[in-house]
Amino acid sequence: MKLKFQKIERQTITETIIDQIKEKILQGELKPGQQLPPERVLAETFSVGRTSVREAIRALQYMGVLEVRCGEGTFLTENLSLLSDHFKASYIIRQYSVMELVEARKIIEGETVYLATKRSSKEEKEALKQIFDVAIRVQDDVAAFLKADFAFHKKIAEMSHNSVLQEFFTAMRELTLEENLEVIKKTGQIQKAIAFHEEILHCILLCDPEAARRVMLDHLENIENTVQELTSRHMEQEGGLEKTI
Amino acid sequence: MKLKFQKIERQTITETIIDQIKEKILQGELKPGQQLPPERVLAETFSVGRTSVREAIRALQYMGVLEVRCGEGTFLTENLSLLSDHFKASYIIRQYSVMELVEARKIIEGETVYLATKRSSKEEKEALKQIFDVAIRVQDDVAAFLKADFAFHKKIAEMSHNSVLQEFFTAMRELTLEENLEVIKKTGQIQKAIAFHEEILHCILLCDPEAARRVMLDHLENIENTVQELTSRHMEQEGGLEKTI
DNA sequence: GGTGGTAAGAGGTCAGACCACCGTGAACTT
DNA sequence: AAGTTCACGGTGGTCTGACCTCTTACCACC
Repeated sequence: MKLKFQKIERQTITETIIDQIKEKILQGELKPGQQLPPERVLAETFSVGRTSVREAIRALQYMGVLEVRCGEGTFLTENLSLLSDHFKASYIIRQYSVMELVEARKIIEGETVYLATKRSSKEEKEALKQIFDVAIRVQDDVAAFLKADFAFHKKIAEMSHNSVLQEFFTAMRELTLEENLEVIKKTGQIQKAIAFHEEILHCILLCDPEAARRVMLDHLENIENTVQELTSRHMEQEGGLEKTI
Repeated sequence: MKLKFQKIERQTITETIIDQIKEKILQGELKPGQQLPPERVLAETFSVGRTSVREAIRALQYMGVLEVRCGEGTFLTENLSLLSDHFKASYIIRQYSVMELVEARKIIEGETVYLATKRSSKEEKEALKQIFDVAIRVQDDVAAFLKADFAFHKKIAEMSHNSVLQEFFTAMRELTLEENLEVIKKTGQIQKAIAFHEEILHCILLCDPEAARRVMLDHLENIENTVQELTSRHMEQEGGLEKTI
């Protein structure tokens, strides 16, 4: 007879604490933005050393759940964009190429704009227009425009009313920020971007999801091409090194 | 005149260490699976306390970069699926609904199968067929079939030759595992899944990307509908609680 | 009503100690 | 000679208590 035993799983104190804090959050006892008890108090509450508490906090911090402000205290993160941070971390080893990212963006954003057109409320559409107007106003300031550009795309992602897609969008966009800066610096790109945005906005306001998607794809293909140009130029300069983020 | 000073940003020792380890990994000095020096040695190397090193390691551990084995040592993670782990973590607070996830899967997988059909090599297609055959062989074992099902979709994601989409796929799929189990348990669902898979495989082998996408969407819509059925049934049972993962 | 100092309380860091766990190899048994 | 046992050294896990820096709030001062 073969005895089957379950593998004993040791749980470190740190893990236990992490789980307990997670639990508290899940049960709604801790709300976003709320302050946690100080480390020393927590340590005493759990009857463990401060080290263990600190390591648990550190883990949750880098998971994006907690926010630690030196001298002030530890807080539950206000607006969580957990995925994106760790997507950024993941590129440490698996270096996504720019082209892969742009391709993924086409797929995600083509769909978010489609859904956004179909699902968003009048108020949301109005808010999107506001963001577009801001972008126009700051078009001479590259940094400010980039920010407004980001806000525009992000708003569309929100308007899709699908938080999974939102997370994916944020994750990708943060990784392509540098590239975007380069792209946008190219002469005429800001004007082109504005034109595309205007058309996208137009399609959304007219409730034409298909057209919105088409224009968004054009927009991103334009970016794709520019990235490709820049990349090949870099490769010439740098002797054929593959360009990754 | 308005004096403009730059904001001084402090970096904690822990952060510095994290950056240094990241750097080492990026530069290829540390390879996946490789063992790091013991904590005490690292502490001495950096001329810092062991606490700081430990917190850095803990952070990297929960980011999925390092693997810590008690009594053995610290290692660079072998096969990294960083994104997915933290996507899972993210649901702690932002509880994605099942429907959102399925919708996102439709978008991602519709595209991966399209790209896979266009880009994959003969060998990859052959490998996919192997996986399909395995699934048929184990169709009476729910757990085994679920695994094979997962492998099938995962292989397709790989065949898209876009690692960003792969990460997204893995992240979502792991979150929907439970649901998938429920879906697959429903009578006839395994047969349906096999039929869909067969058709998808057929389209891929025939190099018809459009058809492949269409069938994949059908497949996922079938899942979507089943989930919806199960959900509404749950809601009746549980008194109208919203069903989230 | 500002200004600047100060004290309390938070997180950040350190050193040293001890415990739990794992792999190894020496010593032992067969 | 081959297999078994077990003590040891190295590794991570934890605790303590001390000291540092940072932030805030309060208060005396001008």
